[in-house]
Amino acid sequence: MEEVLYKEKRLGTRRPEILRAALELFARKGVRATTVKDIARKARVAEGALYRHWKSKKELAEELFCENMKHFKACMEAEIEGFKGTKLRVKRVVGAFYTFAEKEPMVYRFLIQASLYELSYLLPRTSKPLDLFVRIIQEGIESGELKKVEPPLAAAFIIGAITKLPDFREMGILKKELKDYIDPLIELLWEGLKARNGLGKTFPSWKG
Amino acid sequence: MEEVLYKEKRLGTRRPEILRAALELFARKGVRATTVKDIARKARVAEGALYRHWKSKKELAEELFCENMKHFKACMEAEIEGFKGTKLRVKRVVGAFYTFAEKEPMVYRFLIQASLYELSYLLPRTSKPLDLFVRIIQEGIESGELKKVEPPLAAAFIIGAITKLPDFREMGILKKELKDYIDPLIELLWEGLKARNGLGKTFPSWKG
Amino acid sequence: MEEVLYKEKRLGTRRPEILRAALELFARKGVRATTVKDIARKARVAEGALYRHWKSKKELAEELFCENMKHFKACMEAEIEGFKGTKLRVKRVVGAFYTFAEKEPMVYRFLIQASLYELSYLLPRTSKPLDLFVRIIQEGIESGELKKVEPPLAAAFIIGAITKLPDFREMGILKKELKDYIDPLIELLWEGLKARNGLGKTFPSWKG
Amino acid sequence: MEEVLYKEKRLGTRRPEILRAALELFARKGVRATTVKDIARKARVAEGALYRHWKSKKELAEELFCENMKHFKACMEAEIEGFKGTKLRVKRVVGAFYTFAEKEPMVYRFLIQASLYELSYLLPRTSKPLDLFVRIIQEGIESGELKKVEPPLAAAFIIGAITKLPDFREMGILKKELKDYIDPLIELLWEGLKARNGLGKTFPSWKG
DNA sequence: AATGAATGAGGATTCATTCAT
DNA sequence: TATGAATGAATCCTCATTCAT
Repeated sequence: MEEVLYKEKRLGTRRPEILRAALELFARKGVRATTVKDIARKARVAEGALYRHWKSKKELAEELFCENMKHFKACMEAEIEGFKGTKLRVKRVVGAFYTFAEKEPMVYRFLIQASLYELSYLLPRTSKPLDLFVRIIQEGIESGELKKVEPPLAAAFIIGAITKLPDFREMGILKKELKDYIDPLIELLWEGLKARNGLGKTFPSWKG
Repeated sequence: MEEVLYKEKRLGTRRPEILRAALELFARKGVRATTVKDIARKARVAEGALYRHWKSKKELAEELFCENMKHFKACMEAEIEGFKGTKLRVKRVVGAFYTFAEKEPMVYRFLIQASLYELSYLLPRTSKPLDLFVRIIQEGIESGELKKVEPPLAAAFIIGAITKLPDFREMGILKKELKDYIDPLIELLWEGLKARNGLGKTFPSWKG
Repeated sequence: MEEVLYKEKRLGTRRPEILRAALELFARKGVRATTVKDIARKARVAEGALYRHWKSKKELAEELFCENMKHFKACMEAEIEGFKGTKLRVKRVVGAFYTFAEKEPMVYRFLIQASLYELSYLLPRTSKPLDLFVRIIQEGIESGELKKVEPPLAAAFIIGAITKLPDFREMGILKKELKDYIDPLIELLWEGLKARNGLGKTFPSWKG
Repeated sequence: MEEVLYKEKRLGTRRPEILRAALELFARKGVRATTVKDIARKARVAEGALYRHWKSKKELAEELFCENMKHFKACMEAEIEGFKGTKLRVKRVVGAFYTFAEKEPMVYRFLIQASLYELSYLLPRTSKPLDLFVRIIQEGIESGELKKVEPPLAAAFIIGAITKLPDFREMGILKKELKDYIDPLIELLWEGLKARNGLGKTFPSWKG
């Protein structure tokens, strides 16, 4: 008895189970369509348990969103840490993006879906992959490796294309693994974005 | 116009008001988050009126989706009717796409959002703009105007970029009107997609 | 046009169709479970039509109940008109009862069901077969043909047995036609009820 | 008793209150005519409480029906346990039947009414008094104590008569307590059913 | 912390009845 | 009379949240 209490104290709580369960359900059905009962059942916990850790279902969703988004961005940041050259960096972020999407499909689904709809109001104050893309693009334009376009337009161009692939895979329009589309996709993007004027563009790797 | 109103009155139906109200609410909040009471209030109708015309809120949403998607595609199809040359055709569909998005922002929002989430299960059996894009791309590849990529990948590339723009505008990342981004965007897309090998690409307009 | 109006005037109304449709639905599902829309659909009439002829669904049901009950009783009365001898009379009423139940199964069902539940409050002021049974029994006791039991008890005994048969047929417990059970049933009833004391019973027909 | 209450409190359940309230309302007005709000009000519980214990009002009604029917049959079975002789057994079951009807008038009403209408679809798969009657009759016929009639016909005869009494009492046609009618009713039934040929029938009590 | 019964506001849907045509 | 769209109260059911244990 003592031991059990001690163990519970040590191992702490059902927080992780609840987080995991909620994430998956939110990813599959959306926050609104997921009931607290659903979460509790999946986490093998009583309904009330959720309220020990979060004030409401909404807060749980918001925590999941912000933390996972931060983590997603961090994964991508880690991949370009120390790498120079815009093309290479784009390649690496995109690779990291799809690695994440494939390793954590539920997290990925949840983040994308929630960004667009149910939790979109959180985006402005959330650290997110988009910020990273915009930075890389801006630096690429400044360095002359990229064509002179409005950075947000270029970001929309890149991110739109990148995020559409998993959608099409889920719809069954694309059959192969996401990884297999990276190279051709990068080519499409790069041909669109690369600078074509005189010098700057010729040796991008010198710059970085 | 007069006549239409008259007819509607004569046929004695609040159907159009309900459709209009529901569409706007669905676009703003999603189907699930919109209550029948919301719709009734906005349409200035009793709640029960909805059930004379549709069996449920869901059926109303489904009709709105399918009919508007059909209309959306038709608008785009009309714009390329008789036009040859892949670049021109892409330009015109994209133009039609944004014209639609700007003239019917509620319809556009609803279609995009519902496609991705609440009504995505309808997509396979729905006639949609995506079908048109895939066709144009396929023909462009066959005619040698476009690089040899998997058509669905190219479609994801184009559609991803195109649909991201309105998202970014809504987020406030892009400030100008959608129209103003068409030309630079087309350039990005075209540079990515155009064929670069010997001849075929040089005179694409000859082909069409 | 003139003719149509004239015809409608002449043929009058949709009253009979509505009555027929309502009766069948009430018999099958009960009054409460039958909607005005159900009735209108079955009668091939608009919902509002019902309110031309009755103030409410309830009034329609009440009219159906009282009129049919009266008719039911009249059918049975006609069968014993002029016949003497309690046993014979019982035989004939029971025969008439089952003839009615088989020729007008919907009317029968409706009357039985409504008597017991939804319209039971009408029974006291309604002319009904029960009244007839009680009369026959009373006369049979007075004439000495029947055992001296409380007439209502004897009536419950007879009516209970009689009405149970169609129930059991519907449940599939009894397989043959109702008609085929009349004679054995009458024997059971008669053996139970007939007077056993010396004289009275011997010449019942003298009395009547 | 104390313990039971304690347990109920501890297990923290309003299940019994809801069952009790629902039963009474169903008995009085029928399942359909009883609203969930009615039940909740009578049970002094919020409407939602019902749904913790049953999936729907229908399921609650079905449980009440099956459980009470089982109990009803068990009460009657207990009364003939170990008793021999068909007449005695019939007497005892009928006695038990009316004892039940008088001690648990609500349960009785509900069972009869629901059997005939709203829940009649459950009867085939429900253990019910009818099964017991059929068994006793069959054994009575086999032993030669009863006339050779189709057992279901005899069952209809007995059950019809028995169940009609409470109806007539409620209608005010019979004034005394049900108990007081048992003996005369048994006589009516027995005279109808008893074997009249040769020996076997003469001393039924020798058999048991 | 955990449990799970209870709460009750709110949501979707039904349906008798009304009423303009 | 007939029509059928509209009404809106009433109904069943859901679900986030609370709370006694």
